[in-house]
Amino acid sequence: MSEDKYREEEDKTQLLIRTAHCEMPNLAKIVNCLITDGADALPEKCHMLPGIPVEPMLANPTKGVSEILTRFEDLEFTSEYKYDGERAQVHLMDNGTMRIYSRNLENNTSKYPDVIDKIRQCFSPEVKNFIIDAEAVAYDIEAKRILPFQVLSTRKRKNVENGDEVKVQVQLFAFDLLYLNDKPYVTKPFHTRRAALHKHFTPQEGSLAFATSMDANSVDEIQAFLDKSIEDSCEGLMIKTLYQDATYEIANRSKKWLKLKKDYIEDGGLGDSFDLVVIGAWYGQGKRTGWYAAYLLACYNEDEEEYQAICKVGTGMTNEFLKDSNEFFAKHLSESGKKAYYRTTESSKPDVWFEPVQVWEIKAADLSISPAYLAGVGEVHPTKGISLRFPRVLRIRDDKKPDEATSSSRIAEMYSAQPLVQQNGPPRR
DNA sequence: CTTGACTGCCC
DNA sequence: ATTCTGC
DNA sequence: GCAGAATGGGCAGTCAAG
Repeated sequence: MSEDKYREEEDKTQLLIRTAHCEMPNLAKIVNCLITDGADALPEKCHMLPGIPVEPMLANPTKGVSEILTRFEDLEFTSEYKYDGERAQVHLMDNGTMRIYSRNLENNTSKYPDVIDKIRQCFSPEVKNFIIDAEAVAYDIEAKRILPFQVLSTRKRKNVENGDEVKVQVQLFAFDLLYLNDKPYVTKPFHTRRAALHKHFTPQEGSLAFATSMDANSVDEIQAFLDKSIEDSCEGLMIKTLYQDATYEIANRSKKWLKLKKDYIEDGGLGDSFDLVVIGAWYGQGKRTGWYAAYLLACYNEDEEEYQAICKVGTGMTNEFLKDSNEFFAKHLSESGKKAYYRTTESSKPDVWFEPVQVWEIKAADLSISPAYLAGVGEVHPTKGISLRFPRVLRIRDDKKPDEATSSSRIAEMYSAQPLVQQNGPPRR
């Protein structure tokens, strides 16, 4: 066999195995098939089947609408709302059993008996089996409004009884169809899968909706749709090719979709950014062993003249930044440990405390009510403070003194300005 | 029985 | 989740 | 461009201590 021919065969075998593993993530079965029947038998013996979870398609972040146009060039694509919930892969098996799997292929069926009951009303009897891809989102049925991720996460996770009163209602936002009536759809282009999804399923208020989408491809239209998605309490957009390079074949490329969130956009400083004081650090793991690897950050409360911890940060730093910061803060250790004017809880106590000497600009996706941090305590909640979701370092702000850091009142204001807080009010209790 | 630390899984 | 880095 | 390895907040669930 020639060198080229050998490589080709090797690539083919690898793709067969990868595909089988995505569609039937069961190594024992795959190895067994390889031993007894060979790789060529994999498509027949280890293929997608309702009841068995499938590796979900993921998305790459993009920094703006222009990057989307560059990446997809002349391909036609669609934009969809990116809902802030939990990935839900919904299966119907031949025997009528339904299952729901998470993004990491965990069986979440016992978490969602109510959702499964409701979804049964959303397809007709000629639908014998399927796998659909959806986002499970906390939902206020009376107000017909999406609720925050933080609400969804308070749902019970195990042994939710069907008769139980479920405190957090969930609506599914379906966006893809991977299998229907004994036929895999993953090799079909997205426009076909989406059309079949819309044809065979019927949305019902409070149970099932289709992800809001828009097919136009101009910069202005996408930008407007992104703005609208934020107003409508979503995280941003998912961008997906419709015709070419539009299959759901994870083995080829697991991140074929793009995602666009407001906080990714560098240009113009869109998205929330904060100027925060570094007041402590933790030692790291693995390649960061022996280094200050995560830093405790605080905002400034002007009334109390104190620094209130708001979050940790350990990403967004280059190796050079990490090294420089280690050298710098080693010179600014607090001899007395925690300062009297540092407001923190026991649960967010760093390995070392620093003097308040440097301000970092931090980017985040959202602000949340926190059990662990005390930023703005008393301003939106009597005993809890505010923290940041997905914090990362942007840069050092040497032009700002520590007491010029973002104020706690500004933090509280930004918390309250979030669309979901505006619509639903501050959390109770 | 209650509390708090820890784990595993969501993002 | 986000980000950086080595391949 | 991708995979791997660092790192984030926060929840229910678990289990041992009090």
